[in-house]
Parts: sequence; structure tokens; C-alpha cells
Amino acid sequence: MMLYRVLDTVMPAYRALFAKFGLTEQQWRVMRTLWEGENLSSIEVSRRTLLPAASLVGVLDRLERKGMIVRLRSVEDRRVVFARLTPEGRALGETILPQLEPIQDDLRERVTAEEWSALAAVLKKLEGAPPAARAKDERYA
Amino acid sequence: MMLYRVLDTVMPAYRALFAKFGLTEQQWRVMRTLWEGENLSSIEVSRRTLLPAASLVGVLDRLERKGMIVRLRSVEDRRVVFARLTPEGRALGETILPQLEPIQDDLRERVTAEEWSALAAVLKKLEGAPPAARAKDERYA
DNA sequence: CTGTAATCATTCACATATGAATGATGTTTA
DNA sequence: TAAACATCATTCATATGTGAATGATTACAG
Repeated sequence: MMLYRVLDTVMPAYRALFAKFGLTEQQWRVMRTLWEGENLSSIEVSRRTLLPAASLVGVLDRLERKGMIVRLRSVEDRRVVFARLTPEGRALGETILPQLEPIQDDLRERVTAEEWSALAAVLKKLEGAPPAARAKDERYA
Repeated sequence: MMLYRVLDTVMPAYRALFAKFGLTEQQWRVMRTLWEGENLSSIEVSRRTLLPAASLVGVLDRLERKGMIVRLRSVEDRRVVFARLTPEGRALGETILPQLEPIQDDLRERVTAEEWSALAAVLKKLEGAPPAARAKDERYA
């Protein structure tokens, strides 16, 4: 509940910014990874954004309709689909990213660096060993 | 992102339990408040569960269809609707609540009490001053 | 080489979230 | 008291989340 409460109070600020440019939170997350990675496979985007594959399909559909990205099927492995930014998509990033600073600053203003790392540490412990059962995809936490 | 990651690893365990009894996470949250409060107004349930009113309507619809609750319109203020547990709804609580312990224990096992309060403190600071409610006139002027 | 298992993207059915708009009902104000 | 407001529940349209199932493609064991 605490986590939800925090998200409920922190996210609206971001959402307001994205909304100005016609993006939803999830669409934003995808664009964000692309502004960094440019050309990524769906599954890689899914991993970085934490968006389930099933949801990602729709998000990519809508981003494609908006002309922000294009989908390209891989040649080596035809199961894989890549998402690539269009010039418009890249331009959007250069418009939005700077406007993100004020919000970030506002957050940093309220929590000291030590508190941040303490928070990060505890959260990391929490995600460390899923209660249910894992054993398969360990990779890197 | 950290917050989402934690939710992604912690919630599935709970969801698995609810699912056994045909409940979703949101339906669970509502039932939980009713197991404590018995007869609450919609708006009060909304406040305690953090579920937006618009979503709550549907959740209550489904819980009502399942025979877990009933809706009663208030007599003093006919705008208000109360949600009340049915005997089945109450019984479900007595079946599920005990089974919740193992999951809770597992979490407590991984994080010490001090870490918990530290976590709570930081999170509380974060929700302290909603960045969004800062003013209608732009802030980066 | 062939059958089988593993992957990846997608689709389905169902449950929610979000923001805006409504209708019914209280409250307040001029 | 009539008009302007404020509340609460609900509905709408659109976007996601969830778990299960599919189809198309590899990767692999035998």
C-alpha cells in the first residue's frame, strides 16, 4: 500500500508532462528506452520497461500509429521484431527530456542522497528473492 | 522503476493466493477493508484501497455478482452507497486471512524492523508534497 | 534428418486505470 | 427560495495489466 501511495503521488506529475505530448506513462517508458538504445528488440524493450510482452504489443501499435516508431523484423532470427525511432520520435525526445529536470529536482529536493541509497538498498533486498519461486531466469538481479 | 520492480516481484505471490479463491488484487483490497470495516461507504472504500472511484464501480459490480457483497443506498444522504459483506463474503475472509501469514513472514524475514521503518519514513517523505499540486501556473517559467 | 521442446510476438477474454462527462442529490449563497 | 456549487456514484472511450492459448520459428535431442 505504501508503494502504491507513493506512486499515486509521484506519477501524476510525470503523467501531466507526457500527456502534453500525447503520451501515456507506458508509451513514455518505451520511448525512453529507445531514446537511449535506438534500435531494440521487443523483448529487450520489455525487459527494460518491465512491461509485459502482451501489453507491449499494443503500446508499440499505438506508437507506430503516431509515427513515433517503426517495426522491423530481424533477418537472422525472424521471430524477433525490432522497434526503431522515426525522426519524429527522436525529435520528441529532444523536446521532452529537458522539461523532465524540474520534476526530478523536486524529488531530489525532498530526499537526501543517503535516504535514496537506503531506500534503494531495502527495495533491492525485497526483490532479491521472490517469495513464490524462481530458479530459472537468474541472470542479473 | 525500482518501485515497479518491487511490486512485480512481491505481488505475484499474493495474486496466486487470491486467484485460488477467484479474487483479483483489487477485489482483494476491497474485501480486506470490508473484513475490517464491515459496512463502508463507497467513497470510504475508495480511500482505504486507493482505488479510483471509477474503477471501484466495476469491482463492486463483480463482487456483487459473486455474492460476496451487497450494495445499500444510504437513507440520510441518498447519494451515498454502502457496501456490505454477505455471509459468504465474511466466510471467505476466515478462510483466506490465515493463509496470508506465510507470505507476510517471508517478507519480514528478508527485511529487518529498522529497515522497514527507514523505508516507511522515506516513502512518507516522498508522498508528503505532491509535485503536481504545486500550482496551476507553470513552474519552469 | 525428424520429432519435440523452447522462443518470440501476437491474440483473446476479462479486469482495471485514467480523465472527462453525467445525473441525482445535498449545500451554500445572493 | 432560486440559482450556483459541491458531492457521490456511474458511465464512456481509450489504454493497460494478466494469464492462457496460438502461430511462426528456431534450437536440440535422438
